[in-house]
Amino acid sequence: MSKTTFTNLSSEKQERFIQAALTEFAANDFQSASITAIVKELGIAKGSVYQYFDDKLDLWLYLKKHCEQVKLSYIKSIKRSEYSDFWKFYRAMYANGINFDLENPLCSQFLYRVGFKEMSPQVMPHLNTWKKQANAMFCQLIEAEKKAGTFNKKNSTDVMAHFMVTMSMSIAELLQKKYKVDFEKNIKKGKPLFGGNSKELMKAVDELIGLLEKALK
Amino acid sequence: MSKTTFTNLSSEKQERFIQAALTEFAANDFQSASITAIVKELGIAKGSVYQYFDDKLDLWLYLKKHCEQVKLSYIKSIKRSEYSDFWKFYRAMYANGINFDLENPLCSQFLYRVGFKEMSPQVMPHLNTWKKQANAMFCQLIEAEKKAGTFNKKNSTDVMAHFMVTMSMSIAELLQKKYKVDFEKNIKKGKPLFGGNSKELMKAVDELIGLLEKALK
Amino acid sequence: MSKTTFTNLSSEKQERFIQAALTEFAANDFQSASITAIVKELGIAKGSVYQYFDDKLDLWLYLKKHCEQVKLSYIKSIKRSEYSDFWKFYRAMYANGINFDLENPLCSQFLYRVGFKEMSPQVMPHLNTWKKQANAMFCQLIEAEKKAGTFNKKNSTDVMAHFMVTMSMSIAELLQKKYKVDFEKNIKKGKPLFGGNSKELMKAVDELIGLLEKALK
Amino acid sequence: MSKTTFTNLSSEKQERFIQAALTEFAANDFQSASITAIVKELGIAKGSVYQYFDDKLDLWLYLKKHCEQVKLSYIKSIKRSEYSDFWKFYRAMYANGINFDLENPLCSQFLYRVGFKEMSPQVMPHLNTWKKQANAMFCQLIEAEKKAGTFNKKNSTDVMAHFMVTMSMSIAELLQKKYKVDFEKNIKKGKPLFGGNSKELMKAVDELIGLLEKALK
DNA sequence: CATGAATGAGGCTTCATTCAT
DNA sequence: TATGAATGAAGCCTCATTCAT
Repeated sequence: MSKTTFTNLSSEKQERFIQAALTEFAANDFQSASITAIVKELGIAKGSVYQYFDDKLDLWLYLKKHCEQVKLSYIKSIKRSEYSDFWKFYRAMYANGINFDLENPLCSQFLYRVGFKEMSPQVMPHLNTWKKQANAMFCQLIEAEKKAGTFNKKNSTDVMAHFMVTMSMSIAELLQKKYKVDFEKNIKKGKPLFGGNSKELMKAVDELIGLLEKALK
Repeated sequence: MSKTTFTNLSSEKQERFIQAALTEFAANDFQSASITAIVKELGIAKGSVYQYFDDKLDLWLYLKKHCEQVKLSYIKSIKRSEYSDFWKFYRAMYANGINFDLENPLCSQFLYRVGFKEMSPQVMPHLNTWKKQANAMFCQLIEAEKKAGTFNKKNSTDVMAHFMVTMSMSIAELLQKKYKVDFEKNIKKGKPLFGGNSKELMKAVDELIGLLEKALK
Repeated sequence: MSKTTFTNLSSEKQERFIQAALTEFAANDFQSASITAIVKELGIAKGSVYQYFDDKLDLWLYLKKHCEQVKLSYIKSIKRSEYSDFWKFYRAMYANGINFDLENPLCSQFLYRVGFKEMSPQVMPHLNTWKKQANAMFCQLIEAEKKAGTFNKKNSTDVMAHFMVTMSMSIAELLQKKYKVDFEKNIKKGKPLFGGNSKELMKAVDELIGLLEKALK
Repeated sequence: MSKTTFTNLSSEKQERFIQAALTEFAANDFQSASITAIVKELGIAKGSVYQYFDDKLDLWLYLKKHCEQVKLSYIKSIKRSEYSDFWKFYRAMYANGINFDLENPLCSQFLYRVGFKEMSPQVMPHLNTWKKQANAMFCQLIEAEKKAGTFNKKNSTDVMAHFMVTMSMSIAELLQKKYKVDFEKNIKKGKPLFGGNSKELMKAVDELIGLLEKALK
């Protein structure tokens, strides 16, 4: 998970490297993403990559952890306890999530791919444990809301969790469809994923969450 | 979309070939799927593949069409007009769909990947038109149900369509999660994807559709 | 040099086959010319080619002999003895040669390639003997004209022979350059190589032969 | 046109590589020349070629430019202004050209093929512009000599240019014929193309130029 | 005489990874 | 710490040729 040689690098170098690597891994499968392309873009030596990371997988794991931390920094401030209504809390989470998307297009697209599209055999084991953890978190949340009466107790927790996870992860797809956003283009240009019309966007998300609410409570 | 040289083959040979190719394309991206692996598995010459198909993409398109036809053969008998209630119709569709999954694990897994996971640039154009068509079909359906009063008229059709498409395609994921089925293993062993406990499975699906129903009507 | 199976074919079939094969061999090197392309164009089975000819080289040799015979049929009527002046005779030869070019574009282009461009190792041995023979013929001719006083006796015969062979074979290139004719296009469309403006064309050839005359006599 | 990775190589390595590549490209068409053969001869990894050059065409273009520069180094010292008579100048050019042939058999043979034999579609665009330039240069030269009274004003410049280009490029063929030199064998043995009897050779060339002179002035 | 599926060697090219400098 | 040349396996695809029907 990255060698000390990478963390010893100046922040600028680290940042430049991460941006280039994310650009490649956001636009391609794990298998298809090319180390060669990254170093060509950066103009550094191929060997350097192997000074910073053990191998391609190690780099991928680092990027994943990095993006998760960035996203977490947007979300951790939202606390359930500060909202009377679960769905207000949920909407607040999403509002911040969309801010994250807008301000970190590459991270966003990378996580979208990792969470939703990636199936390369090399990374599947890591994804499975990751997804299990995410699912467990949602289950915990749902159990709590069931007790609080916010969620319907008749539905099984895991089905509901699946429901929520799937919908939340698919929001990117909805927006892409609804606003005809060309992710690939925006990624290559380094633009925000959703082009910046965040108000209309929040409205669509609101509607989707409204559907979730009706389904689950 | 396959040359006559392939359709002229004996049914057994065709079937054997399709199984091997599906095994590879169900377990890997378009990019990562390997023609070499297929011919090695089959014990035939590499050149033969190119007697049957123009190239890798042509083979992929053939497999896609083939699987769609197989799936269609399970579903086309279910007609909306024969059901008073939309949701009964929808459940019937899913029951048949799950039969398809159980009896054609490779087709099922391949279509799952194609519809939900694939992002390889070579196949994206084909997927985009395909997905647009699918979406249009759902929208038509929803509009009709809105008129019939089955669906809530306040929600926008496209958000609802997105909701339904996403959920329907993700059912495979639910089942995988719920029954801790290891798709990859089952595929390699040629076993049914869901291990065969179709009753429990239908129950989970029922519940999921129940949630959908509550959300949309 | 072709099996009886080919000569037993109906004239139409033979002709069709020859045209298709010439089209391919006129547009490509021996190595690059593709049997596959020929049978695809003709819509016949690949195996048939190997019923008619031993292999690719055998086919090539047949085409070469065929085209030579066609060209010969245009030229053999011109006899030195019927012309008082060698250069009138030479011009008459060329006039007929150009008729051959105009009426048999594929043969013409094929022979041009064979005589002037081809260097594939597989056919070089055959070309070398062929070229030696052609050279010998020219030498004989020149010796005769030297005796008759038409050619300068001070120049060595072989240098003069080389001079004539080279210039005669390069006429196609001159015309191509002068008239900006796109051979490749015309070949693919089956049009005459020089587009049909034979008068202007003869004028350029006249001038070239004029230069030859000044050089050699 | 070659990557820095090639120019960074030690001179010995570069030279060894160029020799091997020229040997292959001098003996074969662009299409038929085999990268595999080159690396097998050199005993290096196939991948190395693609570290040095973008692709086969890039390598070919590099070889072409390289050989042109080598040839130019033999010829650029000969200046028209230093000769009273055009034909003396022309002979001096050829004398140096033949030195180039003798001392750089591979370059010579490669350029001969490139300028006179090559018709592979991949390289034709590059050849066409190249040949147009060469022709333009000759035309310029001829116009100047026409004004100076050295060349016959009655003949059209382009026919004369064609005449000269053809003869100059075909000299290799004359020598091959006259001295029964087996180019292929000499190339493989790394011997000079014309076996070394340069005096006799210059005499033949002199004679050929004599013919040119008579024709054009 | 015709067919066309099967072959397998060979083509070019890409890529992650290593290692000596 | 950085470099980048070297590697070689693997990728897709083409092709002349064979052979059983």
